[in-house]
Amino acid sequence: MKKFIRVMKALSDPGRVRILKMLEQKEMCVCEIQAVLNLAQPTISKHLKIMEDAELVERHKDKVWVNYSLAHGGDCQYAAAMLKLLPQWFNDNPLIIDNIRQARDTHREDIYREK
Amino acid sequence: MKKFIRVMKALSDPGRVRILKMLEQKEMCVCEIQAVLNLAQPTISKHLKIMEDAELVERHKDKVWVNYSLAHGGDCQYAAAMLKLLPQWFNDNPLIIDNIRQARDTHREDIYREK
DNA sequence: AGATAATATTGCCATATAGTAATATAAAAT
DNA sequence: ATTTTATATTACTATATGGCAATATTATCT
Repeated sequence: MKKFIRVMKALSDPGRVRILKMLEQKEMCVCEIQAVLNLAQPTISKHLKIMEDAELVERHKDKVWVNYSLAHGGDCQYAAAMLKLLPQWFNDNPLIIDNIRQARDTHREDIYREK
Repeated sequence: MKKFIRVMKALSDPGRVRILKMLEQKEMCVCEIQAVLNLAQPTISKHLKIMEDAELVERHKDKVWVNYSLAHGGDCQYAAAMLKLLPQWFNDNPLIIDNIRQARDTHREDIYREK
């Protein structure tokens, strides 16, 4: 039951759902996600930790970057079930559409140069 | 998105999940649910309101009683999807098994006489 | 009408959550 | 070695949530 509650809580925040929808398209590092969501960096890190603990998301370190992608190891049936449902949802939501577009156009190499 | 968040939040509490699992067996009134969960009556009413707002549960007044049952009107696709998944889950959870058994043995006519 | 029974609402408290700024950590580049 | 870059952690604040006691509401029964 605890695992289920953890998954439900992880999915109870719009920012986290937006992250998951972006990760459906491609894996992303923290700074890329931050660039799209427009939240402070620690906020993004915290969201990602919550989703990692819920086994919705996986961490992959690559040099300086930490790439996050959707989890697919079926370790948690609840997370797996939700990750299967999510691709059918929110695809006509303007904010999600826009976020996904921005995610496509956002590349880590460009982020800090802009400043 | 708001509706989805509402459903996820509604499912983020163990007490509410326990109620849903009992309602899989039979519809129940507030006092019956209270007798099983052992929480104060206003707490049960509040939980039920949260789930009704999430379209997980339906209210049916019957004289003095208010019976609650699982929602099935496909008004909310998120609630419908979760209600489809839940019957597969927690069926080997001792607390849930016990709650369901108690729910079967609990009848509204007996509740207030016991006092 | 008045009393009783079942549920809902209100007001309050303790804890949880989402957000931030400041700081710490880890890895790469100079 | 020092600096820079990307991320994580800490400390804090404001709001949300879950619980209860007290009260209000609604419906039934005398």
